[in-house]
Amino acid sequence: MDVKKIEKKWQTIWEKDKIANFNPKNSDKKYYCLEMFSYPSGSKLHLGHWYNYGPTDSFVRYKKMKGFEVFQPMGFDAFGLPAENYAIKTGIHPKDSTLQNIANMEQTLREMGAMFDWNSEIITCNEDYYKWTQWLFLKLYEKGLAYRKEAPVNWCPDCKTVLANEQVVNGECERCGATVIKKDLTQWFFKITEYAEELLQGLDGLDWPEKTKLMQKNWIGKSTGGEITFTAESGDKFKVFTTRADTLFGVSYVVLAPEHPLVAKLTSPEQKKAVDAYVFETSKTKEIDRLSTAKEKTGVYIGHDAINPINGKKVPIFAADYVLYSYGTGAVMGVPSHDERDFAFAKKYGLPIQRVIKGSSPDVNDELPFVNDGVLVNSPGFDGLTSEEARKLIINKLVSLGCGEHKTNYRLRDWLVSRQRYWGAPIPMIHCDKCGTVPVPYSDLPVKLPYDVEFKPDGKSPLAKHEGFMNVKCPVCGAPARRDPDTLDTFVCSSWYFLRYPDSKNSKEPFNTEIINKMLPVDKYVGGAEHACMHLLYSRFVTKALRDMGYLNFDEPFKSLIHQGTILGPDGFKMSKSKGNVVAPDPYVNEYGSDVLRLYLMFGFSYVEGGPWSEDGIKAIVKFLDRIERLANKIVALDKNKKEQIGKDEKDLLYAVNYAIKNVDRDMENFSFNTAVARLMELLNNLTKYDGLEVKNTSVYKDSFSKLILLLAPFAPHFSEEIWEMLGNKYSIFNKPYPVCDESALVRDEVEVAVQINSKMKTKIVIANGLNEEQIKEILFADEKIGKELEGKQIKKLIIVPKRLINVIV
RNA sequence: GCCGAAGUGGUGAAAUUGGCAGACGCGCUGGACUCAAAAUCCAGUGGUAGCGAUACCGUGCGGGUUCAAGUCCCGCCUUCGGCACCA
Repeated sequence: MDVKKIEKKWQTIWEKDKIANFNPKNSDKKYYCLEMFSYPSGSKLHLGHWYNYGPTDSFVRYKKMKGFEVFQPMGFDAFGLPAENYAIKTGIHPKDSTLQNIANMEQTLREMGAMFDWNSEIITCNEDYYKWTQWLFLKLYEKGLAYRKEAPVNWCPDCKTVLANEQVVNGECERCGATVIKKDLTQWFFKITEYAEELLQGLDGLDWPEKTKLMQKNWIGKSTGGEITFTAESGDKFKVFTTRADTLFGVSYVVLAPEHPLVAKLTSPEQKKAVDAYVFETSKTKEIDRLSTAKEKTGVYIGHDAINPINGKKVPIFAADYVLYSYGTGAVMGVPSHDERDFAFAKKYGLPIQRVIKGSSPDVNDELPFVNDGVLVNSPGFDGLTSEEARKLIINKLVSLGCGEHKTNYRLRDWLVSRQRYWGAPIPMIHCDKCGTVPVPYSDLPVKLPYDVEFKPDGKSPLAKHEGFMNVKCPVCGAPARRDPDTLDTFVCSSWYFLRYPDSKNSKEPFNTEIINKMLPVDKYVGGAEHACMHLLYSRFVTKALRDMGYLNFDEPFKSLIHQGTILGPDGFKMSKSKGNVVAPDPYVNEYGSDVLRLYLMFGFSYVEGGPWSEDGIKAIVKFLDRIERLANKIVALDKNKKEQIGKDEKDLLYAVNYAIKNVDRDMENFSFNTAVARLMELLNNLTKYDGLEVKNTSVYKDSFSKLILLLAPFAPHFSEEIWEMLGNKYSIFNKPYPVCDESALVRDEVEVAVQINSKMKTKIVIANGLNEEQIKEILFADEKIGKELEGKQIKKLIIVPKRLINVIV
């Protein structure tokens, strides 16, 4: 078979026939299958794209044959840092390189032979898309879900530029090697925390991998406790969050994050030098390192004390980097007796350690630091209470004193969406001296990203230097004003793209509510596990926010989710240009065709695991398809029916056919493609066996073979379409219904079961279905081997697992 | 460090969720066809011992629960994903 020719042939026919296009008339049978769209980082598809899109397309074709009206769109997440870096290096404009890459990738995606509905294509860097990304920003702003506050960024003092975490290598700027520091900038945030509780609760109802739900749950990080107000000697008040209010009497110090404004305010003149130095050191430290429990905790006394509201005791205030200003209140209380970290800190700085909890029973080892719940001691008014009771009562007491409240805290932070970069959607806001921060009127959208900018980093972001872009009239008062020079995080673009696909040409609104309420949620979302916490959480947030504004009526964007694994380099490491272990799909496509590569990816790996690339076995796929083709040729040339009846051979064949149908069907639903292909190979083996018979029931044989081709069609679409035609059938195999399992063909009168004696495998016997215990016993004693073993022994227990195993305990 | 996974023959991987470990392939060995090779077909293939029936061992390591553990529990080791400005 001339693979190249038939691929071309069927791709042309499919395209002409618009087989991949969604027909809105059938939207009651819709199946929206979405693969995470790609970043156009290079001009060619890499194996990862193939692995994501190939098998999923097979799944989609399977769904189509199952009678669904399938919607499988494709697009490009086209804004982002790499294109801008590339521009700085080469001088090629991000727009030019990105659009070129997209054109090339579209071409190779088409050659893959997947059923993408190109009518609905989205490119996020095009005006007709980012106009609506900006619309989304304005809507969130209107709803009070977008706001500005100061936040630290990575700052290279030499390049005078903001760096992405990726651009900071070992605390140094990747370009010039200068030590990177943290610097505060006013930034835009989305208030995702307002939805923390719903984002947490909503996880329960989702058909997602458990591990992904767990990761999101931990990311949201709900903890219940209280906020307690401490008063500094100066009179300044600050709050600490704690889940262990029961240990409040054991506080021997409090800690403020070094960035906390009170640190600068309260530090005594004697301590100023030490504190300033500490704060500066902290600005160079990465957050991950600050939070590391292995790193020795450091801190510095600021020369000022605070009052514990429960007992009026004076405790020293420290600045320490293990407290993050962005989490909780940016301040914690230190209870060395009942927290490991505080214990180590107190030892180091010679702070008092007083027990306030003891083990609830004498046999509990409650050596300090004792971090479990217990019974209160040394806590006047609360002694003898359990930790659980005390947490409630102590906070109640503080509430009555006006210096505490019950509080639920989330680790989840608000989403920082502004970027000091060029290649992104401009933030549609205007800063006016008189009117303050003013949104761009909807009628003025899109705020167009200018083409003619200077990329070279020189202390100002490219848009801030572009006077034509920056200068604008205030929409409120008409006075000269300045545009916001920042662009949106590309995660904003990808947080709503699935809403645009079903109505991608709409020029009046981002999407039509009626349409997307019909088309969503996405029935199956397929993409990498690396998005577990961020992209998937942001999309859920945006969906819920738009729901609350009345733009849609569903709560969750992705009903069901699958993560494909990663194909690693042959050396077992992640493919990367620098490691030189990148495997390109093109040579395989050229040599064997796209069906073979797709089928190999589906057969050779466990879909959710992935693994190191190896081409051993790709020839096996070629062989598999060749065997089918040879058999097809034989079948086409078959004589008339020589045999009418259904004998044992036919029964066996029909069993094999229906066994395959049943299992392939189930495996497809579970994205268990490798086992599905294995079942197809088994069926082929059975057909080959039948083919070897002298006398064949031709109609049973032909029919069985047709079923194999129907089952194979989603896996090898071009090949199967061609064989289907060879067999004299009408185009297209994908408009044929998927084979249905005939359960009656699977009923067998006898089953083989394993026999164990005292849990040791002894033998296998074939017995009739549905025997009772006595009948089985009889058979066991009658069996030559087992009977001998059981002779003279007493059966204590007989364990029967139907159709599987018999275990005799003697 | 924290959060989340994974570890099974020479090799890619299966195992109906506690019930015959290794389905289906690759590779290898032997055979058929051939002057020969390729291709194709047939048979075998976890390890050790044995001519053999068979016996013992075997799912990263060490314990445990159970009639029964790759699967559940406890403790380790190794590798991978994420950690909020890569997407």
